[in-house]
Amino acid sequence: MTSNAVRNLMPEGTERQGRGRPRDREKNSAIIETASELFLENGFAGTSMDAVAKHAGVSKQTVYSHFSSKEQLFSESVRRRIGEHFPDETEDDDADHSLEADTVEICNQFAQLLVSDDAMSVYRVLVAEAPKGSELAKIFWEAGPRLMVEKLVHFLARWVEAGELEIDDLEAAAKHLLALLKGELHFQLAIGLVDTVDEAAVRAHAEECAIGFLMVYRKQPA
Amino acid sequence: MTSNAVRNLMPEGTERQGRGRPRDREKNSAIIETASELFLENGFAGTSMDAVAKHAGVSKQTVYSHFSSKEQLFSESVRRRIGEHFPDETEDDDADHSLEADTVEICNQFAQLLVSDDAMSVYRVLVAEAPKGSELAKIFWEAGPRLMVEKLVHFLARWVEAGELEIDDLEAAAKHLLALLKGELHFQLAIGLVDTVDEAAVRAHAEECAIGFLMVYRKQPA
DNA sequence: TACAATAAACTAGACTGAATAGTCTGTTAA
DNA sequence: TTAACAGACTATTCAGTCTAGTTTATTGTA
Repeated sequence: MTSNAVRNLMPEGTERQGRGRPRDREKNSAIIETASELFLENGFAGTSMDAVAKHAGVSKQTVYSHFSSKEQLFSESVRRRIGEHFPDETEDDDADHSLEADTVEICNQFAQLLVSDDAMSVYRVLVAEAPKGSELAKIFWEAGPRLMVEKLVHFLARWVEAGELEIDDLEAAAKHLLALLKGELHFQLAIGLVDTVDEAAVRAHAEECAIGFLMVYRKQPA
Repeated sequence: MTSNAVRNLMPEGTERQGRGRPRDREKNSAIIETASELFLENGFAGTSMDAVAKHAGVSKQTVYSHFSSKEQLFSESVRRRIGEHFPDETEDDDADHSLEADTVEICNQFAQLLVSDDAMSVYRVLVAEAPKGSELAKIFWEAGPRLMVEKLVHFLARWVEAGELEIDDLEAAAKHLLALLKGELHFQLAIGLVDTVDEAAVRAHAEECAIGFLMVYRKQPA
């Protein structure tokens, strides 16, 4: 928290080239990338600034010249990880086959994402840091669960319009489906009761959820 | 990890009274109780042995004479908390009214338990310590979720026998219901996005889940 | 029953050693 | 000539140990 607190954060394009030697972008990347790996693997307390510097192949002072504190580095790192990894894993949903096939497909995509190593790592770190009440929780929520709900709502709306589904509260239905998809596996992974995800098993679970979901919301032919 | 590692753990009845002054049971309780509070509030890393000793009104050496290491104290503390708090919050389920009323009731009880301060604290601590891979995760699982599933299965089985529900896989149904009950609130609490639970809101959510569940599994009069 | 002798738990606090967040000092690149 | 850089340095926190003196029990003996 010294005088250099002001000029941190390297926000991509907005680089006002000052007088002296410019900051090394590659080192900045190396630091933030290393940091995010270490933070997600070992948590905030379990990651030392020395370790970050060492693994990034950079001196500690350099780390502090790019990021004013451990907190800030943590925040930036996790924020970037969140932004990078969640956005559009589900791009290929333009080819619509049948309601069933599509539902199973989107369920599987979401289920795999929910229990992916990255998502679980971020989740674990955020849970551990929850007492601190950082703003990361909100960022994660918006970029993760919130976004998934929206996509799901969008998906469901299409089939409602097509007259194949009958749903009055789209958002509630989407949230229920997501809750089902998490199932017990997410919980078990979170507390470390299991640490491997069997992709096929997740797929099977997703299918089960999809079928169940459709049984409830599929429009009955009168 | 010195010579005193052998004779730790005060396992209730099995107290072989040695020669000298016996360990003070009250101090043992004070330590473990204080420790569990601090650990659940501030996490493992956030709790120092000095703090435990101070808050328990006991010298540090005494702490180490009762528990050989911080890890052991942590383990014992959380283990006790788990054992104390989950067992039979749901005792009054002998008065059976109607399927609907009973289902709503048990859903509400479980939903309130799932998001209770205690359950969330234990969950958060376990998630934070998940990388260490302690055996606590298993204990928690058995005493918490596992037990809830069993109780729910038992509950459902009664109504299946009574011919009011139609379920082929009781356990799967129970797990689905639990997943629904957690909903998004559990997640939000875990990452600290929200920190207060509105009991009435939880109840409303539980009712919604119960109704939805019954819509799926209630036996249709042919 | 009374009374040492003894052994171990207790207190208070100093201490060790390790880890670690953050800073200072001088050097070098742009 | 400015600011990034490397690495030594500082200060703090903390798990666990040690010491020295005190208290409370058991046990052997009178």
